[in-house]
Amino acid sequence: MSKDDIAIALEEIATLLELKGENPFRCNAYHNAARAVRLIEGDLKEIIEQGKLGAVRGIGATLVEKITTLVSTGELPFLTELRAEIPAGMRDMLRIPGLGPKKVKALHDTLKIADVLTLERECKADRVAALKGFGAKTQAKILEGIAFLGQVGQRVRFDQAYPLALALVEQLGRLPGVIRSALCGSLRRRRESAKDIDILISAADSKPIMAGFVALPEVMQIVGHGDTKSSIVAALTIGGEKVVLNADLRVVEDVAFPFALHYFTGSKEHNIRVRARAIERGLSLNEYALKGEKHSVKCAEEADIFEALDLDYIPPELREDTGEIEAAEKHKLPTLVELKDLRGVFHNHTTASDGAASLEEMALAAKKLGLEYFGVGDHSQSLKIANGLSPERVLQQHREIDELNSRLKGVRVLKGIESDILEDGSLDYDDEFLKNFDYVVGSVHTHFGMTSEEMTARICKALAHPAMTMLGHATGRLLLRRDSYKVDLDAVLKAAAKHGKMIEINAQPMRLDLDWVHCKKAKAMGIPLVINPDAHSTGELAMIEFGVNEARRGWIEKEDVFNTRPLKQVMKELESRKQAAK
DNA sequence: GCCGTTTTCGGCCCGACTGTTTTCAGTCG
Repeated sequence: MSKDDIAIALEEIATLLELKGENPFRCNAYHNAARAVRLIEGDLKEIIEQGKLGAVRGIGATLVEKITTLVSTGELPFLTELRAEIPAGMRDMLRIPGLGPKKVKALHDTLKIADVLTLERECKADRVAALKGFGAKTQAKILEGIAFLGQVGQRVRFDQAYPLALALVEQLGRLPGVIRSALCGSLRRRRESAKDIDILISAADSKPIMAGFVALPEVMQIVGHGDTKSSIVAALTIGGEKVVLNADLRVVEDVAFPFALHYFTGSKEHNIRVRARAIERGLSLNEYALKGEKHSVKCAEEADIFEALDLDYIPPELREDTGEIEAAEKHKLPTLVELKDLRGVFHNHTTASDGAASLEEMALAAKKLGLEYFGVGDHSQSLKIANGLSPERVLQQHREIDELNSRLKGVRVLKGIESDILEDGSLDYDDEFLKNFDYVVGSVHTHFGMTSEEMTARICKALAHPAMTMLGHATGRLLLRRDSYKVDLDAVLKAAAKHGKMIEINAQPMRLDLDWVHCKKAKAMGIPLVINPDAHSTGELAMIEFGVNEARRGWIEKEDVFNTRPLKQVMKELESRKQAAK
C-alpha cells in the first residue's frame, strides 16, 4: 500500500468514528495521522522497519500498530469492522453542505436514514423538519444541497479557481470604503487546487461591503450573509468551462487586517503552531490581534506578526507546518525560486508532433516571455497518436533548428526530444541516434496499468540510460481526474540521484508533477529539478508560473532548478553530460 | 488518540453564522 492508500484508509476511519459519535479529538487524531503519512518524505516501509514511524509527530503507539498492519497486510480489521457497522451511504450524506457527523447520525438514529436518496425522500415527505434540532429551514437547505451535489463543493484546479478569485477580489477592491483587500486561503498558498475562495477586506463599515459582495454578478447562491462574514457560491466561465466555487468574504477593521490575513491564509495546521508559539510567549493570537495580559502587540503588516514571535517571514507557500516554523526560528528558511529566475525551458511541443504552433512561433513566444533558450521536446516515434517523430523527421527538425539559430537573435533553440519510456524501460530511438539530441526528456505515456514493481523497474531502467537527461511528469497524475500510475516514487528518486539525472516539475496545471512533497525530498537528495511548461501552444509557455508555484511549495531555491542557469552554462552542462555518456 | 520546560492526566484554536432555540448545538474554516 502506498502512503496515499494508507492516508485514505486513516481518513476513512476518522470519518466513520465521527459518524459513530466518537470523541472528536480521537477522530481528529486519525485525520492528523493521515496528513502526517501523506507528508512523510521517505519510504514508509523502510521507516517502519527502522522503528522510526513513532517519531513522526501525530503518530503514537496505536497508530504505529495500525499503520504497520495496513502496510504489511494491506488491510486492517479495525477498519473492516467500522465499515460493517456504519452504512456507506452515511459518508455520502456528509457531502451535503450544512450536514455534519452529528446531524447525519441523528438522521440515522431516528429515521433510519442511511443514504442520500432516502434522505431526499424523507425531506420531501416533510418528516425531517420535525426532528429535534432540525426544522423547516434545515430540511429545505438539505434538499437544496442535494440538488447541488456534484456541482458545488468539488475541488477546482488552481488555474481555474484563481481567475474567478481575482475577478471577485478586483470588483470588491473597487467598492467605496475598502481600505485593504487580499486573497487568502489555499489560493494564496498556491495549492494545486482549491475548495473555496477566501477574501479579506478591511473597512470601517462592513455592511455596504457585504451587500456589494452578495450582489456580485458571479453570485449563484447566497449561503450566508452576516455583518463580518458572508458566503456565496460563485460561478464563472473560464476557457469554455463553468467553474463553480464557494467564496467567503470576511471584513475586519483595518487595524486587524494583518492578523486576519495571516489567520485566513492558513493552513490550519500552520496557524495552530503559530498560535501555540504565541501562547509560549505569554501572548494570544487570533484573527484580530496579538495580545498579552495588559497590552496588544502592534503589527502594521503581516510580517510584523512573525517578527513579534521571533520568526523570519514565512512565505504563504510554505505555511503547511512541514518544518517552516523551525526553519524560520533558526533563520534557515529557503530563498524561494521566482518566476523571473527562469532563463529557459526544455519540454515543449510544436506542430511537428501534437503542438499548435511552429518551432519559430514557439521560440519567439519564449523570447517574448524573457527566456533565452527554448528547448523543443516533441514526441518520439512510437507515440503515433501524437504524431511522434521518425528519425528522418527528427533530422529534418534539427536542420530547421540550425537555420533558426543562425537567424534568430536573443533566443537559442535547443535540440531535445520527449522520448517515450517504452514498456520495457528502453528509450524510443537506438543509442546511436539518441546522440543527436542536446538532451532527452524521458516520459511514460503508455501501459499505465502495470504493477508498481513493473512501473518502478521500467522508469529506473530508463533513468540508468546514459542518454536520458531528465524524467518528465514523473507520476502521470492528472489532478482531480486521474490518479498517478502505480509507482514507487522513492525508488525512482533514488535511481535519479544515483545516475545523476534531473526530474521535471511539469507546469501544466493539471499535472504539477513532481509534486511539492516530493520536490522537497528530491532537493534533499541533491536531484536537480527542471520547471517545464510542456507547452503545446505559445500561450502555454506562460504556464511555467504554475510550476514555479509548485516548486516554491516544495522549498525549492533558484540553484536547485536547472533552467535558472544562463544559456552558456546550460550548453556546457548538457555537453559534459553527453561526453560522460560516451 | 496524541502529547508534554503548566508532563502521564487533561487539554486538544477558536470565532462567525445559522437555525434552532430562549442560551445553545452544530457546522465550517
